[in-house]
Amino acid sequence: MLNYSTSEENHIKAIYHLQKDGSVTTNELAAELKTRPASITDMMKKLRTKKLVHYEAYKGFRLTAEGRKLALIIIRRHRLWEFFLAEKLKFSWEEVHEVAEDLEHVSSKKLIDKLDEYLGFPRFDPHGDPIPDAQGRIETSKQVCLTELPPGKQGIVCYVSDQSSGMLELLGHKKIGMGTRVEIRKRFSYDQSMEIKVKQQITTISGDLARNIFVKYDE
Amino acid sequence: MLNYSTSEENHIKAIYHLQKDGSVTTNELAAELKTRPASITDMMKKLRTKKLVHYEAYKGFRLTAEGRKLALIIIRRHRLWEFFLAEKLKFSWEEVHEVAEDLEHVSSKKLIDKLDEYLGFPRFDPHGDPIPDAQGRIETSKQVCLTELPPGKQGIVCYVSDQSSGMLELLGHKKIGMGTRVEIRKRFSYDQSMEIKVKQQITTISGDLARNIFVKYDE
DNA sequence: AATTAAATTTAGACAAACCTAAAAAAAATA
DNA sequence: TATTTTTTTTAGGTTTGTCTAAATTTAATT
Ligand SMILES: [Mn+2]
Ligand SMILES: [Mn+2]
Ligand SMILES: [Mn+2]
Ligand SMILES: [Mn+2]
Repeated sequence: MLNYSTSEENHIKAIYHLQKDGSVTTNELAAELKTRPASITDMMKKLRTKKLVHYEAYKGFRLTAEGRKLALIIIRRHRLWEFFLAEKLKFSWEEVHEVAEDLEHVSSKKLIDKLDEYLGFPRFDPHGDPIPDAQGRIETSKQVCLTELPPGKQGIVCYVSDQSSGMLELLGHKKIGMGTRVEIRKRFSYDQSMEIKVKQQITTISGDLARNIFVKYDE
Repeated sequence: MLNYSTSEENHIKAIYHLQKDGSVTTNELAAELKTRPASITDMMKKLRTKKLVHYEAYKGFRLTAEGRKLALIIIRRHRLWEFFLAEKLKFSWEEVHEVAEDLEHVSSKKLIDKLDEYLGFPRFDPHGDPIPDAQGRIETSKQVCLTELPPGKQGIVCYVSDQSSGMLELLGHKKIGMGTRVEIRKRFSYDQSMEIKVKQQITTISGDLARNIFVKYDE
């Protein structure tokens, strides 16, 4: 019912990641997958007959609704395994991707749904990317530490790792809480402190504080 | 350094399981892997050039030392995943094998060693089969049917061949499970029933039950 | 608009892993 | 031992997924 080869899955996933809007080109996809353009053309013809991509010669390609569904299944597997590797097996966040590249192709739905449950239905992988749920729904935002919020982007505070009373006092004073919108105005590399805009006002926060605040933002 | 295809790995593992002693035949292996004899011949030629099997035309094949080492690595992966699926994800005994058939081919050594550690270095998989350690050492301790456990010897339950719900109910009632210590006190040849000591208590079990329980013991 | 450059597709090939059918070798039986 | 049966190998094919080199289409530049 849902049996695609590793290569087909890798192609589908790569198209998903490349197609922000508009369509993906042969060269782009070949570069992404480290294959040759001719191989991409061959694969696109196959995926077209399987109704996973829209494709006309010389006109690039995009996923069909079904192709997108498949992409989200693969991304769900990938990110759940990454979470498992980081959280349970204590891999560092740089190491998880490579191993998840293989694990993502083990296709048992039951395995993935049970893994999801075992992990407590995590919403973001170790890189802050959202994990699609069992129905293929995915959040549009990415979760990162405030220190990595691109300056100028609106972030929404969604997690604070240190919840000591000292931290809470400081957060209260800065008027920062769950759901608060923040935006980085200026960062100082000397001590990682930064000026941020909170509720129409500019405040300065230390690197120590920033490192404990996590925000969601749309890319 | 250690990069074999899924098909090569499946062949090596199957030979390991079939070669109790003496060598494995083409038809045996074809039956085991559900392929055709001609395909086996092709693969044996390839594995011979890779120095994983000893093979001469018409004379069957056995693993080389290196082939055996590889087999144990694959079996280690397989059984650790089975343990993970049963223990952590709450898969039932019958379900784990199929999924582990795929997971066993993900070849990161670090993944497997960290998984092993995370699981607490389990020594047996959910079917009672021993799990090779990171050095490829595998438990040699004999596994016999309870009917063959020498009276007076301590046995440890490690495998139950019938996993029907009726059997599970009976085992639960007798307080017998994986790892339970048992000792035969008296055997009745008339109906093969026996009195055994379980958790400081004497119980009687039927021959039908005893024949489905396997134990390991030190000689 | 004509020419050049870049992107894409086609043509033809190859390795991996399987297959069927026929030939050859080994084993069993008369 | 001669004959028959079984097992194994060889010969030749197919599918999947990749490649290179050449042809074609599209895009960019004079
Ligand atoms: Mn992949
Ligand atoms: Mn990730
Ligand atoms: Mn397998
Ligand atoms: Mn097992």
